[in-house]
Amino acid sequence: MMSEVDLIERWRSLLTSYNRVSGQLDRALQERHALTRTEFETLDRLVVWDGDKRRMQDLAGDMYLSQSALSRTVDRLEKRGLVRRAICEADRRGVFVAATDDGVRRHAEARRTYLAVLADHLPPAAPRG
Amino acid sequence: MMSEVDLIERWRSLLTSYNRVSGQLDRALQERHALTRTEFETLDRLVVWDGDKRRMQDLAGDMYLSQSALSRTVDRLEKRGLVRRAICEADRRGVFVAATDDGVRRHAEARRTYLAVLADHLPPAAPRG
DNA sequence: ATGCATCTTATGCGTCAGCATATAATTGCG
DNA sequence: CGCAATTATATGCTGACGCATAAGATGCAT
Repeated sequence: MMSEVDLIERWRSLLTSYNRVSGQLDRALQERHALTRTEFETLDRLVVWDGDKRRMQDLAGDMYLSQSALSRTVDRLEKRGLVRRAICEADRRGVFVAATDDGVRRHAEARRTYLAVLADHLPPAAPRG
Repeated sequence: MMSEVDLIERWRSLLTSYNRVSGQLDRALQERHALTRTEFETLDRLVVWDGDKRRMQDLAGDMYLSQSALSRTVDRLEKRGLVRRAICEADRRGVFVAATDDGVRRHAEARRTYLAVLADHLPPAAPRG
């Protein structure tokens, strides 16, 4: 059993790590690549993904983002030409999303920043999610 | 030295923990007490604080919140009568903030929820911030 | 005492998030 | 077949955030 103080200390510690790392990531990605963290993470999943396109639904699946927020994130990426939407012909309710060549390039650049920030600011021990 | 995969795994793990716990906290505090997490945390610092009042500045010091966001959080708490602002006579630029009796009560109730959520959802191992 | 840099809090503005709902397509059941 | 329920995405709305800046108070230098 865990004492209240213990609980709070652990939570504070988690908060501290999260805020430090996420803050640094947000700033670095924004300043150097004009991307929000959400935009980068979306791009990342698209680029890392085997096939070249994924349905919104599948994307949303492993992101911590509401469906509506993902939809708007893809809007923003599409407007800047980093991503392309295409109707899924098999099920016309669905929408495929794929990174464009430009998107792939931007992702590769930003990924270096992302990893560098993690290397600099992520504490060595992490919780077992 | 840490491999890229390692870094990303650790970060994902931190993200997972943070999102799970903060999401549960947000929902529980909102549904059961009509408080945002930020509002609770602000109230918490005011109540736990030795004296009965603190300057905005000191409050902001140990919160992960911009100065403007804190100012507006105090606005909201004040509007609901959970907190009181008072000009600091010694330095009239400063503003004291103190929890009202009502604020103290609301905090005590919400704190039980807060701790219960932590006990249920905080993973046992936490990073060394 | 006056003016200027500094400090503290508040506020205008733009962005992104989530919830609820609208819209469009599909499925299933009579 | 036709209609209701379901699924996938988009959108209206509201809330909270951060940045830049305004407004008010202080203090130091001359």
